[in-house]
Amino acid sequence: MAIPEKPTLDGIEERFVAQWEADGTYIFDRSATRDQVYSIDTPPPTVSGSLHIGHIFSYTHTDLIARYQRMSGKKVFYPIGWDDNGLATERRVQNVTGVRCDPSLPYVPNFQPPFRGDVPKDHRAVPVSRANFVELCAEITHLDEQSFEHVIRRLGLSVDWTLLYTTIGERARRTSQRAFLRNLAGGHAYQQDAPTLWDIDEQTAVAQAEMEDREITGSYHRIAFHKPDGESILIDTTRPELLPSCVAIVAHPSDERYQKLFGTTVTTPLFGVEVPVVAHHLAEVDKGTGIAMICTFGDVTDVTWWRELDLPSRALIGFDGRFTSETPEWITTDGGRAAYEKIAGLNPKQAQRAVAEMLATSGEMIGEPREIKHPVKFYERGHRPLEIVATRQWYIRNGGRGERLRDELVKRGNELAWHPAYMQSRYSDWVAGLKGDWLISRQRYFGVPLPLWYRLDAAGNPNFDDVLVPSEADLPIDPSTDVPTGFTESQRGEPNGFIGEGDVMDTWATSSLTPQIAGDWEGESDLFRRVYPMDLRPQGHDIIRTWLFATMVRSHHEFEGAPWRNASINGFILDPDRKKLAKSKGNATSTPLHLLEEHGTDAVRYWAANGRPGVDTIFDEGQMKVGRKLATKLLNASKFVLAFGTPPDIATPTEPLDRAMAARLDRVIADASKAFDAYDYTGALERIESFFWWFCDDYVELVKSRAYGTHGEAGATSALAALRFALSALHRLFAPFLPFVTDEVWSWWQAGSVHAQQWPTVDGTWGDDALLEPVSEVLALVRRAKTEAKASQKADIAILTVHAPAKTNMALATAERDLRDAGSIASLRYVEADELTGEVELAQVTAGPPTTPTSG
RNA sequence: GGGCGCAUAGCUCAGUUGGUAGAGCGCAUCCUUUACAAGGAUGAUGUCGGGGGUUCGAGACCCUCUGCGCCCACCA
Repeated sequence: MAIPEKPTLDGIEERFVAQWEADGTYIFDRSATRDQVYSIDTPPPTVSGSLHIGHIFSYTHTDLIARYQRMSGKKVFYPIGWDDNGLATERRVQNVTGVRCDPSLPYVPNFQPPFRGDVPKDHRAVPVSRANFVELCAEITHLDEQSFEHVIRRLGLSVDWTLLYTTIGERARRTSQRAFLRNLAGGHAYQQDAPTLWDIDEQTAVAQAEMEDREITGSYHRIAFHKPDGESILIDTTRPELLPSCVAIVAHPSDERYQKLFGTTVTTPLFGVEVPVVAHHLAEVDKGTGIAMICTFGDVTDVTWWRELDLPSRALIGFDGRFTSETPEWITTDGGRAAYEKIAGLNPKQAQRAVAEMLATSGEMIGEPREIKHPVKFYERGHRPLEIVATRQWYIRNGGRGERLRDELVKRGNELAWHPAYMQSRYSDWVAGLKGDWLISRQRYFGVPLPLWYRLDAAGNPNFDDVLVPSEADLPIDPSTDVPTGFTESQRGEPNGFIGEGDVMDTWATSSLTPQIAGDWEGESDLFRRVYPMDLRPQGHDIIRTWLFATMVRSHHEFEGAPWRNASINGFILDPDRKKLAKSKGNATSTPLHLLEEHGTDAVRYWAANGRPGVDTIFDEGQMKVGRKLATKLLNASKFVLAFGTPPDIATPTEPLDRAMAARLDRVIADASKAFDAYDYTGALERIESFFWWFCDDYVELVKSRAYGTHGEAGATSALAALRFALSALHRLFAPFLPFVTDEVWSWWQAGSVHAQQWPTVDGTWGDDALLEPVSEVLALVRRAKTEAKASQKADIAILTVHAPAKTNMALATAERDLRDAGSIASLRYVEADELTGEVELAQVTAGPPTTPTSG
């Protein structure tokens, strides 16, 4: 292809995206063996959200590494997936279609939702069957995925689109269920009926990793419990509504104030229930009055007390977050039963108000409630505090309840290189601080079903200990429609028959298997052994405790090894006020597509490449403008260099200046490669970029005249060979960063895509580049003189006198002709001196007429 | 309360094993017309957060204080 008259960046994204797709430039070579492969466990973006600048940032980082590895000779396995299963998708579907799932309803064929887009605020969600709901989820996610694909392609990621997977897709479901069944068989998965943190709005159990503390306002209510002798014991509580669930009151064993009470009983205010006074070391002497009430269950400490002190269970809050309507049998006094009737059916907030009023009336509340700020556990996507409800749930062992496994998992962290290294402590700290096993069952709909059925006894009640499992060959299955071996559909729900497990798995229980899903573990192909364990897991530091850790757990159980060799942890994007960019805060205004269109993809990638692994980076359109400038410069410089014409095939740089340039380039290649190998793409870019600007500003200016042939063929041939040699290397060095403009300039003079070329290698035969520094210095001092004289850079210099050490002068002399050409220097003299300085005598310029303001 | 990280020019950041402080942006001055004015050349700008210590020598190493960010933590 010829060099265009006027090179431009316009439209190169569309052109090369189409060309790469047509040529299959990034298709994985499935014949490659593991040692030839560089495999990447790409994060599947959550399609229910929107792609934002943070994705552009972190996905570019991964692509830089992928492109470097590919050019370095590796067969790069670089898949992409969409995370479309789970609660986030359900929420989005509810919000855009105006429906909600009611599993008790029958399937309606050809169901059309009331909306596809914006649902009016006052719309009441239409209940639909589970099957209809799942259908809608699939439809909406498919649309979301198309728009995601458009942006990712436009970003120029060198992913292999033939490897596309989704986390709700058939292969993901099969993989997820298979892994679960293996965990079950290996004793790593189990079910348990126990108090569980529960989101009352979503009505599902929540795992430790999905919880967060939020500081909210509560009120200390000082309430009076009654001793048999009529005296009061005062207790501060923020949750007076849990009084009917009170099972004991507790103080620290060493607390002198309460020594005599341990072993006695008191009665609760309002409800008149007799409860023991117990001692436990977790009770804090200086918190409130030093004595607390234990309720089933107000918080996780209550669970600990309940378990360790062997207390009865008096739970009253149901799955819907409301107090049960039946008055419990442990409340026996007339007053107590009357009080309970006033809170039956209320939610915790309403009940608190009611109880506080009753306590005030009865005189059992001392003073007014005192407002405090305190941390309360929330589901990270939730709106109301979590409650604790006793339910049967499935767990996978993750070391939270066993020291040995915990230690093993912490040690697994040593099997991979962390970039940056200090991120490993996030992992170790999290594993060491686990409070329990990983709760994987969710009472939701759009997820991978737990592949289980339970046998029913003669009375038709499920025996949860009698678990029926499918054979791996039948996966994936849906226990709500598929039937266990040896049964027929007619036995579903019948005595001595079976029922299907209704729960789905947590979305992390599937996304923790991305290496297995993308690599087709246990599938038809032999892909897996060629790509696993993977070379790289790139991800954000916010999901080390979830995605990274969960993937480690699954890999540990199944393969007894870490799933990757490297983990590269990217930082966040901050706005100019150093706030984390987030849509909810209203500071993530520009859509990524808009940025890619305005600045050009290469320019945006340039900005992203300046964010080192792990470092939070300021969103800076100024940097994108710099990137744009760099891409434009690459166009112009390439055009100029190539316009000198083609040297003979065997031509090689022979002039000292040309060889010195090649030597400097050699060092740049070595440094950039070393930086890339250490996942420091930013360092590599800095090195390449600064060489490139020196190449344009100094080297090209120096050899320009010689390249035109001013001083004969030998000098011109050396210059042309050197210019082209450097240009080829520069195109390839910039290729990972600026994939579009580099492929454009490459196409002007070379066959094939630059992205299929070999990364430049160190030659080592050029000698040293010591010559370049003094040459650049002399050039700078000549330019300075002209600038200070307010003359054009093209102005002639009569005499330049260089003062420098003899050695420097001799070196300068080898490049004298180029220096004189570049500076328009008529005469160049050398004087020996300790340091390099110079005197410049500008040629007499014929003084023109005095400058006068002119019109027109 | 515990852990991790950060603090260098007006702004965003580099500063590899200690050896005279760097880049880009911005700013100032100047230069257009045979690569590039959406350009080029040149220049100014720092008590390296404070205080101690080690050393011939500290932006780098040690201690300490301050400020900021993130993660974690039993909600009475």
